[in-house]
This record gives sequence, C-alpha cells and structure tokens, in this order.
Amino acid sequence: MSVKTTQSSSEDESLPNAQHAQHAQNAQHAQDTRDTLRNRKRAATRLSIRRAAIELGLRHGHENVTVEMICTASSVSQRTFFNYFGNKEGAYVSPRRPLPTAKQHRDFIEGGGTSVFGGLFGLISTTFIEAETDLELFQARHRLIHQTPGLLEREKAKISETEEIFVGYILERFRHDGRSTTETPDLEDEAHIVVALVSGALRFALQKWAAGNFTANRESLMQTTAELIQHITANEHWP
Amino acid sequence: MSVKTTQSSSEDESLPNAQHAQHAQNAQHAQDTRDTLRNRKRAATRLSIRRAAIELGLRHGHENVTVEMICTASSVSQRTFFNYFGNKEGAYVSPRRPLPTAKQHRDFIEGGGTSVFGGLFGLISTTFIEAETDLELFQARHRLIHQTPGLLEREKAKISETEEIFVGYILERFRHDGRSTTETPDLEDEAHIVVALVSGALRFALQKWAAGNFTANRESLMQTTAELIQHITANEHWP
DNA sequence: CTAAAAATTTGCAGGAACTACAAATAGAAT
DNA sequence: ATTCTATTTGTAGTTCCTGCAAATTTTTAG
Repeated sequence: MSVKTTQSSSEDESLPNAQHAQHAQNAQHAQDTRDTLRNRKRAATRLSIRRAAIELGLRHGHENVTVEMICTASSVSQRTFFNYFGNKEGAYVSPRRPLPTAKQHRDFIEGGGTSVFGGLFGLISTTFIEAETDLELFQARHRLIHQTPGLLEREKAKISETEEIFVGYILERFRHDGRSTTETPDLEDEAHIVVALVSGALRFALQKWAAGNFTANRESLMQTTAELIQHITANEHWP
Repeated sequence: MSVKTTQSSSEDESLPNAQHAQHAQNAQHAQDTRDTLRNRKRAATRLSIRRAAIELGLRHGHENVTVEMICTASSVSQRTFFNYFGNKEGAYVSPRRPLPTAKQHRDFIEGGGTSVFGGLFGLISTTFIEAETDLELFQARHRLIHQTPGLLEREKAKISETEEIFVGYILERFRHDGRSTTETPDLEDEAHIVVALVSGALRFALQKWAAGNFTANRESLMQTTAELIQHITANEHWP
C-alpha cells in the first residue's frame, strides 16, 4: 500500500501535534477550547512566533529572514516552528478565521428575511473582521503582506480557501429556496460569482477601512459595499 | 547601498539569461522574435521541460517528482531548469499569455461601439484561449493542476497577475469615458470588481469548454457568460 | 500528592529546492 | 575565421522542510 503520510500539505492552523490521539475515535475538529495551561501556552507560543516573524520581516524583508532567525527571536526550536506552521509563510499570513457557528450557518441558509447579499455580507464580515483582536499585529501583518508579493499570493490563496466554504453555503441556500442543480446547471458557477462579487467589494471596503483609521462601523461598511455592487451591476456596460 | 539582486522573484517567462545585455540600453521587452536557431532551441528546451514535468507529475504526483527527475527526463542540467523557470512550479503552471497588442489595447479603451463587457470579454478570451496551441499539453496541464492544490494556487496567482493588467485597462477606459478618480473615488474598486465578474464568469465557461470537448466557439462562449452575469446581477438577492 | 498517560518540544540526520559564481560550450555577427 | 554574445553546466553552499525518537511538560487518575 505505502500510503503517503504527507497530510499536512500547507497551512495547518490546528494543534501542533495530534499524533498521539489514538483513542480519539473520530473527534475530528473537537477543538479543546478549555482555558487550560497547555492551551494558553500554545496560544502564547503561536503568537510569539507570529510577532517575531512579522517584526523581522518588516525590518529586513521577508526574503532575508530565515526560519532560524524567527526561532531565535521567539525562543523556540526550528522543529517547533514547523510543528506550528508547516512552512515559513505560515507564520506570516493571517490565521484561519473561525468558521461561522452552526447557528449562523443555519440562519443564512434559511434566510430569515434577509437577502442573499445581506446574509452573505453578515457572514463574511463577521468572519473576516471580528476575528482579529490584536489591531497592532493585524496592521503590521497587513503592511508586510502587501509589500511582499509572495506573501500576498499566499494570503489570497488562504482567503479563497475560505470563500469556497461560502460557495457551499450559497448552494445550500439556493437549494433551500427550491433551486436545484439539475434545473439550473450553472448554479455552482452562480454561487462562485456571487461570492466573488461580495467578497471582492468587501475586500476593497476593508482596505479602505484599514487604510483609514479603523473608524466606520459594520453598517456603514455594508452600506458602502452594497452601493458599490449596485452601481456596478445596475449600470451601463453590459452587452 | 548593497542593492539586492534577487530580481527574478518568482515566475519568469523571459529569456533564461539576459545578464550580458550590457549595451541593451533600455530594450526592456524587446523580445527577439526572429526565427533563429537559438530561439528555436530555447523554445524546444522550454517545451521539453514542460512536457517532462507534466508527464511525471501526472504519473507520480507532483509532490513525488523532484527537479532532478524532470531534468533527467528532459536531458537538461538542474541549473538550466532553474534558468528557465525560476522554481519547480514554474514548469507546471501555464505560461504567461501574450499581452493584448497595442491595437487591441487602444480599441478597448476607445471602445468603438462595444460595451465595457464586450470589449473586456474579447480581450480576455483572446488572451486566455487563443494563446494555447498545444491542446494535448494544455489538457494534461489542466488535469494535473486541478488535482494538485499547490499548483492550483500558483495558477490562480498567475491569472490574477494578468487580471491586474486588465484592471489598468478598464481604468483607462473609464478615464476615456470621462470618469475621473477624483470624482469617483471607488473607481479602482469598481474596475477590480468588473474584472472579477467577467473573468469569474469566463473561468467557469472555460472550465465547461475544457470539460466538454473543446467544441463551442467564442461567440457561444461569450453568450453563455453574458447570460450568466445578466442573470446574477439582474435578479433578486441584492439588499 | 504521586505515578502513569498524553501532549509538546527538541535535536539530529537527511532530502530536496534554490543561488552565486565562474568556467565551458554553442550560436551570431563581422 | 574570428570575435562577441547567449546559453548551458558544474560545484559548493544555504535554506526549507520531514521523519524519528528522546526529553520535557502538562494533565489525569489513583
């Protein structure tokens, strides 16, 4: 058989080492969120590595920073670094956002009164905005990533990974609304495009938000985004 | 000063070695396209490496193919491989499409009678479709990339690199149409979203085209794409 | 509190990607 | 034929990253 055990392909965000979970039958994503010493330490280590990486990257440029430097700066062994992040870039790019809760998910699919846009916007913006608590780090990371093409590429990839999830949600919503894939073969394409539209608009709204001084609340952000989309899709330039 | 000479960051598509071009004042992209022996050999080598890479990737899986294997298979030294492609993935992802000609560019900006969509679609589809001559290779590459997450990521990055260029074109078109950035601050965002919309729709149209038997001509492709966008932007689900 | 169990960190060896440098080879120009 | 320029290659070395097993730390159970 010789099955490849190269599972952790690129960016893991999970525990550094779950190999000993023998009797963890099918615990899957049963994240242990208790406030235990071990968990606190893990979070601290992860954060410490991230900070070191970004600070060094900002000071010397990502290309000129070695993993060894990051490890020294964060007092951790190289092996541990890779246990946490899998690859060098992992320490630079944004952490995986927490997925919407089961309730948020359900609410969106059943669409209680909200439009697809409204629901999707809510979902995406909570996912993308509210997760970040450390503004300082967030901004530093943002600066570094946007001045380093290779990192920007990774970041985009990570984002589109998340977007795939929303595509799935939209399909569920469509199905809930009675639209089936058999009847509309382009349904999946449609979902993809809707996500691209919303997150595209949102991305630039966010950029504005980040460039400004993080004023503006969610409502006005949504307002801006909606207007932009309206304007674009409503007007001239279509065949 | 100590300026970094790490220029060829990621994917070069240009000549393997232009370092001796001393008196090439500012030749920039003055590609020597003459049908000379040297040029033919270069093209042959490049193609040979590409074929070897993709064939090996398809047979053993990209992760299990080493650059050395590719080099052996294409009878080239490892150093030459990196001269051509800069990194391992370079041999797998699609080559950079030729940019629109100056005329195409001008026509789009001046928009002789066509809508922004129509013009953009024409531009993008010629750029993305007509470039590929070797269907065999194209399909093999497509298969490999879409079964290898890491490669897909690269491919997407390369595409979005090209899209940036179109964003620039649209901005020019907007300006030509009398819309200035000062009056509409969101102009750039708008351009980005228009590109996302069209190329998003086109991407899936292309996928269909590739999945099918490459039947369907450009017109019907454009038709499908336009309808999809119409449908999405026209209907329900906006706030 | 103590001992066993589980998770985390670490060191070490090694493979593979990639770069700098300079020499060797092949094609183009005169 | 000869000189000039572009391409290929080899060598040595750095860095990223992985597998493995031992050492350490935290949790759990008694």
